[in-house]
Amino acid sequence: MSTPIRPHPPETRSRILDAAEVLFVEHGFEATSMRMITSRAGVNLAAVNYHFGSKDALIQEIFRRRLTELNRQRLAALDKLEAEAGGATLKPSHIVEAFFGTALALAADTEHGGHTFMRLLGRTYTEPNTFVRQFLAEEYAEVLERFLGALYRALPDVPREEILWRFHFMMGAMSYAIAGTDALQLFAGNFDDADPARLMPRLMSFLLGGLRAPLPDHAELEKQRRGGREAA
Amino acid sequence: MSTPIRPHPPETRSRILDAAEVLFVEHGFEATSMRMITSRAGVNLAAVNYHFGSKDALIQEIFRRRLTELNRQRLAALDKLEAEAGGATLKPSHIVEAFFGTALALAADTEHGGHTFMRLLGRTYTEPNTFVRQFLAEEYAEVLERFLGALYRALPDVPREEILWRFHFMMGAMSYAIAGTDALQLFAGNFDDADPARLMPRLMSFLLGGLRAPLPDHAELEKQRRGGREAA
DNA sequence: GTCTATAATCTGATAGAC
DNA sequence: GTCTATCAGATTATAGAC
Repeated sequence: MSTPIRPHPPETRSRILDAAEVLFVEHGFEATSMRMITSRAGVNLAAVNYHFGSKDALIQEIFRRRLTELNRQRLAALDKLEAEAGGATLKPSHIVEAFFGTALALAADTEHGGHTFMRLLGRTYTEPNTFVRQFLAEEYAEVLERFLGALYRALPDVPREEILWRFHFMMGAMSYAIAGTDALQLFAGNFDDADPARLMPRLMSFLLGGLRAPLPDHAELEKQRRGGREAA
Repeated sequence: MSTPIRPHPPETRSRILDAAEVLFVEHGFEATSMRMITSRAGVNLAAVNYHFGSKDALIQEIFRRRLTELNRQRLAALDKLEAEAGGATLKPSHIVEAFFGTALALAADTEHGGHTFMRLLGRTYTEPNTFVRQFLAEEYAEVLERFLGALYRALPDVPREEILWRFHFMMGAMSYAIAGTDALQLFAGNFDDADPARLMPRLMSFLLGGLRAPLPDHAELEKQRRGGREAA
């Protein structure tokens, strides 16, 4: 039988992935050349094409290896919540924590590139019409369906479109939260508390406040029209 | 005397700016070549260097012409609020509307490229270490000082760092809100309400809910330590 | 698997005629 | 101000030796 764990893993692959991740978040996809990547990784220029086929395939692999694991954790967290609830409706705060807390935990990992990747992900999410967008949509499909469904059930009085928008707003806040430690410094000289351990409760308070905010007028009207019992 | 208004304005300049704005938001700065810009603008390849000097100078000019006007409107809105209040403390919701409402109004302008630019701005804000970041910091310095100061006075019980973070989160939510009409479609097939007129109240409710959310534990403790009168 | 050398293309910028 | 032609350099990707 072949050994399932190789004694000398092909570290060239992961060296390239790690180097590319850092360079992509620093300079963007297009501005990062193969030469920059291979030079930083300490491997030969031709190694990227040998191991991944092309620059685009390398980009895809960067997202695939991280997102598969992140979304697996998210689904596991949601599974756990639903098992504990045993059929009862979940609390919105728990759903939000399962989705965004997992991501923030990854972003707090500065040792193994989790922080780097989450910055990259947050930026890519609203980025140009690259092939990455299509790829992200596929990777996120199942997770979003599960979490949005859970929120719809947890907040039956809130119009679904309102939940969808607020979920989107929350992703924006999270994206800036993760990028923020660097970005805030720029125009806030008096900014001195970038402790990542405090970021989690900070962001969670904000997200839940936004999610549970009073509905805007037109949504409030729609809610009543659907049979809510708010004061006339 | 020379005529202050030219009968035949040099529209080449603005044609280049408009074309570049669209291409930059679609493909990013690096992936957009001079040839793409001049081709779309219908001008000669050499025109960019003649009118702006370099590609980087063109990028700066794109931000300058829009940001100067946007921030002028923001400061005017804040001036008006303070004049009406006559020394009294402003309402947080009014401050937020003056800052984010102005931006959202520009983003609602799809006719003259306002929407395009605001998408570009939202992305650039968390982007690589380009020269644009430094430029943004300078353009934003005065506006941020004024608006943050107003929020500090409007919310004296909230630690300033907490306000700073929440302001940052709000910018993230707005950025995604503006980009969202396109981004949401990707993984939300059931999404059919992209009416920009409804985006404003949607976002404002969310932002204010987040801004006024209960403070996270450590911030709550700090508030009490500073002399707040919350229950022990 | 790793390397060198190179093909084929694209880039920003400029010189100089009009 | 606009145009053509072109420079000098960088880009991805690959062919082929080791």
